Amino acid sequence: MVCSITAVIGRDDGTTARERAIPEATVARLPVYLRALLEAAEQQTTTLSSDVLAARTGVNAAQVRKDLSHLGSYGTRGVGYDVEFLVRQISRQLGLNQDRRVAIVGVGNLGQALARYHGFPARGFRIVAAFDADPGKVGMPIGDTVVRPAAELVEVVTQEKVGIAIVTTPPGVAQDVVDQLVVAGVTCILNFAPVLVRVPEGVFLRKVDLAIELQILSYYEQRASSGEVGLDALPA
Amino acid sequence: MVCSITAVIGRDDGTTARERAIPEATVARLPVYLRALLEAAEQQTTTLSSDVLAARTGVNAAQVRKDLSHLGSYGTRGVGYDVEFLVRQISRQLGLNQDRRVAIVGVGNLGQALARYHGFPARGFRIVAAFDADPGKVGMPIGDTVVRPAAELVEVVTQEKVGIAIVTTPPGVAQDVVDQLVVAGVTCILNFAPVLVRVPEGVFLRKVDLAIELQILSYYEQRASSGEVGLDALPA
DNA sequence: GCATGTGAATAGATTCACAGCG
DNA sequence: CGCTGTGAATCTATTCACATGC
Repeated sequence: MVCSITAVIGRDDGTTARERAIPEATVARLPVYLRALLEAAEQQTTTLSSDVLAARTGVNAAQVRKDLSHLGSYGTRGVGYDVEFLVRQISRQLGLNQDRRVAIVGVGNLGQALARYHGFPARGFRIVAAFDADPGKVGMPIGDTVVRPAAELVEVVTQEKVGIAIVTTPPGVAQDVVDQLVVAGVTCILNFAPVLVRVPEGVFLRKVDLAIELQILSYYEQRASSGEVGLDALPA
Repeated sequence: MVCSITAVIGRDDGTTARERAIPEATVARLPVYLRALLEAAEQQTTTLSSDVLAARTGVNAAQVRKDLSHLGSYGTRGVGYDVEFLVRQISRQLGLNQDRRVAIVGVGNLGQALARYHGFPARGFRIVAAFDADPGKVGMPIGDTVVRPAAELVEVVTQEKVGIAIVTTPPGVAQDVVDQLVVAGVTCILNFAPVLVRVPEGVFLRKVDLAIELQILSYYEQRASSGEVGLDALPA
């Protein structure tokens, strides 16, 4: 779980830098900062202090500074952070300066909704492959491509050099699908199937489980309605 | 952020118990245990040890025991946990023994996909109200109800005694919608809109941000492909 | 003997508080 | 003087290790 990787990474501008791994919690907040910075840029704001950025992201100001310090010393004391510069740095860290090739496996309600989500192409995530076990769905247009039969998964994913896969299959087949994705060279997976899936070392997996989210809310609703004790608000 | 609530809560069986607030991280795992327990029950397994439960949920065995100990001493030393009994206890803690009345605001791609998700009614989450600003969507059937105009939100949500709301609107209107939901008495909100929303104390908010999930994956994909340094696997 | 329940140890993340620089 | 960058303090969560009890 500890990543003390040190890697030498080439930058756009030709320079290189020794980069340390960034804590997972920080990585998860970088997109949040990025969004706020892009909004600020749209409004011609050139500079933001950690206080303002904190207010706009719901994060503590010290946290903002500590997070950003992981990218390097990119702020100016007495002034703040240069919006454009920081946008570039965060984008580079997140690998958003190059297009990411994404596959969707399972083109049901959720898979289709995700495929149609405009936020993805807008941020450089290109859906270059889609699969479904249902022959009735094969051929259906999705993103830049059409749905293909599940049997072709390994072949197409390998060919298309997919790096990121979104799994929206029924739970029963999710592990099998994930195993095939790994064989096909996928290193990052976002799993929506409500089941535990395992991946080998070196493959990064995140999961989003909607039923679990609602059950968590249910706990707090019960507290709120039956307890009626001052329940403190929780992180935004 | 600290919840040291102590509340006296009436149970189904008529008993009462002084119950302490459960750590948030534990609450988030209870549905995971519940799922594994229900699967075990289906296969007529009557008893599970923390080791087995750990293996089936991807959680450390000590963690399982500590989590379950927050519910009370429901295990038997030398034996394990009674599956059916534990299912009941967790369900009760999560408030799953009573139906939860849910509203969906924003019936776009994602809202529709969620509304059609079978996992919700199966777990007692009843969609009793749905709203959209688009007049073309008004009247469309969703769950047990039909889509109503956004203008009726406060009225209908109040009337229907909605406790949980799912927000799948565009980001621009999400804060406004959330404010109205709070006015209408909603205490728990699941926000899919890609924007920071604020809620007053006493209202519980969770967020799911798909664009952010992908950007996080992008970071790790970049690491995996450009660094090629042994990146340790991360929590399943 | 075997698996729970839990104090102690560890790890990780957040917040505080302030030195240091522009 | 204001705001960053960061060590120290704190809080939360996880894991270890073992006494406890069926």
